[in-house]
Amino acid sequence: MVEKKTIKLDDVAELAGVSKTTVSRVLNNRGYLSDKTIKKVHDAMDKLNYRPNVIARQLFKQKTNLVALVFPTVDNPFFAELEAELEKRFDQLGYRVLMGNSQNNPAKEQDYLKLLLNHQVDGLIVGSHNQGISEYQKTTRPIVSIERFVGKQIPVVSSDNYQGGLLAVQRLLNDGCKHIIHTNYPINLVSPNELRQQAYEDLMNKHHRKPITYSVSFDVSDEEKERVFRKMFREHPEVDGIFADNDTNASLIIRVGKEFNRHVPDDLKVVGYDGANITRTLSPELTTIQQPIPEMATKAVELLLQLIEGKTNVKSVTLPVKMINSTTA
Amino acid sequence: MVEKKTIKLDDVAELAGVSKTTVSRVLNNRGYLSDKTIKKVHDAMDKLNYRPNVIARQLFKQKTNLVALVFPTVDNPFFAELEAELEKRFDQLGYRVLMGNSQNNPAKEQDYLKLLLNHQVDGLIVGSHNQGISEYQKTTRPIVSIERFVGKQIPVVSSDNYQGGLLAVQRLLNDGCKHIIHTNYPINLVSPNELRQQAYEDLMNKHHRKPITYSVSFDVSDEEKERVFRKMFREHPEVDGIFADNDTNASLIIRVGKEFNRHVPDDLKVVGYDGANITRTLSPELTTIQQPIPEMATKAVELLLQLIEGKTNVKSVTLPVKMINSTTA
DNA sequence: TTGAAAGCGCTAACAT
DNA sequence: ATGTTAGCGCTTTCAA
Repeated sequence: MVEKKTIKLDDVAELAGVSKTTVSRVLNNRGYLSDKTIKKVHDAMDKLNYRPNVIARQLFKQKTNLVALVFPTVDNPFFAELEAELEKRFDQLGYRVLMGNSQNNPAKEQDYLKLLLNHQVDGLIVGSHNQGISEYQKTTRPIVSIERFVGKQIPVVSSDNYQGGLLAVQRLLNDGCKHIIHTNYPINLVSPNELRQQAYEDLMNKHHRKPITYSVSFDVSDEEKERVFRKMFREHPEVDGIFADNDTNASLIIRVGKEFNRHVPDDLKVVGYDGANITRTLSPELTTIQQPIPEMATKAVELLLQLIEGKTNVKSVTLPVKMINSTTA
Repeated sequence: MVEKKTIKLDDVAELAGVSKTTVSRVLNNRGYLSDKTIKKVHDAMDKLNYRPNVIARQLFKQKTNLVALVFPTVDNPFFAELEAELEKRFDQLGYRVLMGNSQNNPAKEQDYLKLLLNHQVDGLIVGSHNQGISEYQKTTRPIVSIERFVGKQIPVVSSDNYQGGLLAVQRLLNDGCKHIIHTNYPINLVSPNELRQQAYEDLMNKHHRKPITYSVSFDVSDEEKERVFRKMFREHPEVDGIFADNDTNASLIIRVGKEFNRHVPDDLKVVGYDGANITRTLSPELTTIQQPIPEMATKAVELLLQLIEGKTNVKSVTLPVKMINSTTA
């Protein structure tokens, strides 16, 4: 194979008989250029099959037009849709997107934070479930978080979790459920998602019922989760309504319920949470609270861009949720 | 707020009372250094909170340690799992991963190819469904494709589609199905996936049955797809077995079947394809052919790294599939 | 064991 | 309308 030397501005300049600067100007459409020069330069570029070295440009500009998405894993309906929506919007704005699956591993999350601090990326969207990463508190670089409290100065985009909780529980109450159980992840995760539980408890208390919540970690296997749900059915055979904190769990609960001869919705009603694309395609029967994923993506991108552009005083936002009526409740 | 000047090698060198070279050596653990010097330099780095500029290093090395994943969308169980597995492996090897959702848009795919040619990424994993992008034929830069023929010199990692097709159809035949229909996407997509259809046709012909295939584009809405399936049930009310080309379609077919009062598996059997994580969690009842997604990821990463390291003669591989027995067939 | 100097490929003052 | 030059921050020969 022929050893190919990389073609640079200089080579184009030489062939076109102009200076590097002129070539750079043609490349960036900047400054005054005569048509003749422009043509000469373009011809030379074509002839040499010139390709600008973006890294060099990045070094000069101190900007990479790269952002990283730090979520537990993209292999989950909610995050998959969210990341796809984020990528779509960033792409339109000329940003490339790094996939940062943190696996809920603080070390990996810190790696991505380092990328930001090292100026390898211009910004970060984080939605991981780790906590206590102190660097978040210190940095003033652009970070937007989704459904998670990260640090005082970091804006959060979330959906209206309290309202979502109310909608879900009210639906079960309206369905006539007497014994409603909630599943959530361990509450120490410092997420606005706790508000769902708050709403559940408030509404239960208001109706003089005892709130019962089962904790299920996000990052364990389906089998592990099913084990918790079996325990739940054994400990509370009277349960007739479940408000699950996400659709995957709702789906697992329905399956485990079958083992206990519970038929949904006749003798068990289930309301899920998230309402992502994939879930609705694969489990259309699920009644659920839908988070406005596309709008959340739009907002997060908007806020991050403001931060990247140096704007201060960027505020958190909360977006409304929607009830999706189907047949499990 | 205080205007912070970025700390560079020079600053560290000055504070430590050594040269840039020495600091660089400490940073990279290269060459002979006295312990005293090393300590001095580290102290200075700590004091200044020095962070190396990776872009500058990339410019020098002409290597970004970045790869891009070009697939139609990550918002799909198969691609989500595949991309997550790829990211996990690349991360362990020190590569970062760009998410390239091509939306089956050739222009977007070309953009990512450009990233590669511009040396902004070191390699590409492609699994999009576009075709006729001539640049693929010309480049000698590192590209590995998954389940898709891209160009003569580009290695393909695929699962054994022919075997998968045989397994699926044989299962339906064993179940006693007399009128089996196959769904696939338009055949011009130059994918090894055509082999599934080939297997279907071969087996049908062998059993003296007429093969019937319905084409469903990958990148249309669920509603659009359901429309095709309704047409299928109307045109072929005798159908009693379906070999769907992916699990999402299988799921949609089962739903549409209900509209036609078809009860699965009693009077309609369905075998899907892919067997991704999410699908199995959300639609565990689906009998399907499972692609070895983690192994495909492992192999693709391995091949791409060989290419990045300059190895030639990197060969395509085919990996075995597996039948997942459940209740829809 | 350490340093000086050149250069990775590009951009932007500043000059003409 | 175009060119000269300095420099973005780092690594690496080469020399000492």
